[in-house]
Amino acid sequence: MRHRKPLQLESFLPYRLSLLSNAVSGAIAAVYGDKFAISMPEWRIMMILAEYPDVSADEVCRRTKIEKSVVSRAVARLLKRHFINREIDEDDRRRSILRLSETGLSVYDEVMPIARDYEAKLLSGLTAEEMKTFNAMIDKLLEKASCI
Amino acid sequence: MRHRKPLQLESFLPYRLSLLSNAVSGAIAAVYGDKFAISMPEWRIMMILAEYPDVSADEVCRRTKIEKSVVSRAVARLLKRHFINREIDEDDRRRSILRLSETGLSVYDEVMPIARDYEAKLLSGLTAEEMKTFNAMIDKLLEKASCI
DNA sequence: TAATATTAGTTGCACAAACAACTATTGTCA
DNA sequence: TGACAATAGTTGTTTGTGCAACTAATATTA
Repeated sequence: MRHRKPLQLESFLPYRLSLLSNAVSGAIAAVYGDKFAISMPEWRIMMILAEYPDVSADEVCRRTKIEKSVVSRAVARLLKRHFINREIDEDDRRRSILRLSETGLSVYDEVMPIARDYEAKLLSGLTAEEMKTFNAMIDKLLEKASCI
Repeated sequence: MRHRKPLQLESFLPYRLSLLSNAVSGAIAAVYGDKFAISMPEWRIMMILAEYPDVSADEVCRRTKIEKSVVSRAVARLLKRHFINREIDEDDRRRSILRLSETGLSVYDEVMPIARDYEAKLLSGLTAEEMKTFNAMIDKLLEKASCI
């Protein structure tokens, strides 16, 4: 076998980020999944709508980077369960206007504190300085990744 | 609508990690995907085998954290394309012994520099100090995430 | 040693996601 | 205005993933 310089998979950034992202998202997904049978895309959409009410499905796609057919089906399911409301934008009848329903808000209000709490626990080992650096790096990397 | 403190989704760590991980892994997946029609699990397996030849499928599972049925099917596909070889471990006939074939090595040797290069470009904006901090934080978070 | 439990790996199945094709509406421009 | 392009959203199809059930081999223990 030829000589080769190993990459050290365990230290390969994409791999490490993937592990971390799965671990973190998975832990939170377990919460809303078990409690309310909500999928990850559904939850992401609810978070967007909690923060930006009355946006269109397309806007949701842009913000979450979730594929539009996935958003479409997730929205359909959230509508059926009355977690969100939808109306047509009369200024552009292709567009929808989405927002959390009262039910959706109450679900959000029950799940969100747990998510926050988890995030807080996760970050509890880091100093404020470290946190700042870490966030700055993620921003830098996101910036880089989007333009390479 | 009730008053609520927005989470600032864009600053929510799980969300940010997911965006970053997808962007980074996606960029590299585009390379081996386009060039050789290799899936992400397949590529991860090839990386493991490049670094640790002659391990079992089970060992691959442990190292990559990829589900064993996914590994099984990925291995089957890599075998069919003659990117890897498999023999039976005579000391434990349940176990397989996997390694990259010459073909697999040549594919690896073609893709790997591009992956490295991408990683290098991605990290080019960061100082050595920042890199060190960033890596340390990922380790801390991985540690935390696994035990919360 | 015989019965039982574990482990490595495969396969079936149900569900989620990506991609493309489609409808309906709006925008552009000759 | 009328033809064509672009956009918002839906739906069909294909592919990937995860769980559980399964087979074959080994380990354990009475």
